[in-house]
Amino acid sequence: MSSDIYGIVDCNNFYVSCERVFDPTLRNRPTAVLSNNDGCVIARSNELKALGVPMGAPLFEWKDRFIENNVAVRSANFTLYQDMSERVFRSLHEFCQEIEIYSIDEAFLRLPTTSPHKLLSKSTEMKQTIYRWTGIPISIGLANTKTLAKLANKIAKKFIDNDGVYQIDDITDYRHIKYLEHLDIDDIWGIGGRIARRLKIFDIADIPSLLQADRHLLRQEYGVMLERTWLELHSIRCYPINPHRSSKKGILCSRTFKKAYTEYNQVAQAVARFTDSASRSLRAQGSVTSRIWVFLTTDRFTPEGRYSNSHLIKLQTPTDYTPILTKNALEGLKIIFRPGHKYKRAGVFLENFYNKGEYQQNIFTTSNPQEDIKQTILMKSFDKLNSIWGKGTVKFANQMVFLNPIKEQALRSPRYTTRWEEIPVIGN
DNA sequence: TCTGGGGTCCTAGGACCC
DNA sequence: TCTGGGGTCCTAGGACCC
Repeated sequence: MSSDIYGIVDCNNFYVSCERVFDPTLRNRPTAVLSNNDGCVIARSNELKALGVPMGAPLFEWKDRFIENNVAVRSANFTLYQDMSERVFRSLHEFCQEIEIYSIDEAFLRLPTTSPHKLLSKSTEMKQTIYRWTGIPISIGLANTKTLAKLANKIAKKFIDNDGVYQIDDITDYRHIKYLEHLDIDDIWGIGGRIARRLKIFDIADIPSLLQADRHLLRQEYGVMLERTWLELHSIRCYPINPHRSSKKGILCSRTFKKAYTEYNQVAQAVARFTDSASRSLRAQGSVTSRIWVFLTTDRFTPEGRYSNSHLIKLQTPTDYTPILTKNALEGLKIIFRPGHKYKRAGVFLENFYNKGEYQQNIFTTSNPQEDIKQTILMKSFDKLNSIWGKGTVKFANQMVFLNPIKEQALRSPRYTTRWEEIPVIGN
């Protein structure tokens, strides 16, 4: 028996909950948060889920039902969500030092083992405090492994009699059965639709039969990942908690365009903007990159005239300098851009990172240290101005004239917490 | 008319080396 | 009919996650 226990904290319907903090009229009302261009639903309140609206539902297909049911609709406001996320995690640190941030709305915790009763009351206290401090409701799952904790969290969220906190000590314990019966095999973390379908071939169609399945068969037929899932379900740890958030290994920036672009210049401006945004994230984590992918594609829902392509540019000397990255990205775009197509989406993906200043100098390139320093200083001031005065205060010329805005966000809520001019006003 | 945007890890196969 | 064998690195693609 180990001397610690794993927990996962999951913010309930996170984006919707963020909207509700600043707009109480949304409470108890079915609410949807939309993707870029207000295209489809990316977050749903419980009331909206009860109406049968699936994740990713296109708005145009559901418009009538939304009106019938008085559904509130908001454009995504990622600046607000990111800030709220940081508030939740900062608050969690008051309870637990070892936190692994897993996504914008989830974190794993390592907690000392105490009596089961104490652990549950402590967790309930944590849940209530987070709500009081941030306005965000959370659910907590507790277990010996990450996979079991995720499953416990699902039970905490789905079955209200648990009040948002649930612990699985031993999954074969009879007390859990009434919940496991109502969960599907792909409710397990690590098992998606494809594996779930393939498992049925072996008559493994529910969680109890997966638990009884032969571990070696799973390994042989489905690979090491499913074997690990099986082990984790049997309380054997395969995935430790890692509080030191490692930096990203790849950075992607891409958008679907509201209207299709046909001209090279239109797509080029978008690609320049994506490169700018991706290189900003790159600098924020202190990395330089040596591989730039550019890709573009026509409408994936239109069968005729379909075209998509990508191109990889390898840099001899890794860099985080936006002008160099942009220049290369645009050269790549030139190679794959074909006139006569209607482009609906493009993007830039950076990978193969090194820590800035640590990468091996390529002996064949004539690197100029003074030039490097100049570029670094320029990028620093550039990032600083944009973070103080708002994104887009300083731009590069190639993304200056933007004919059609990439984003259409008619229904975005104010950035209450990060922009002074959008702070909420109470009374007068 | 209208359909998201990010990430992770594993594996199989090819190129290349000795 | 026969066509070494083992190792490493790289890449593309698949599966999963939120």
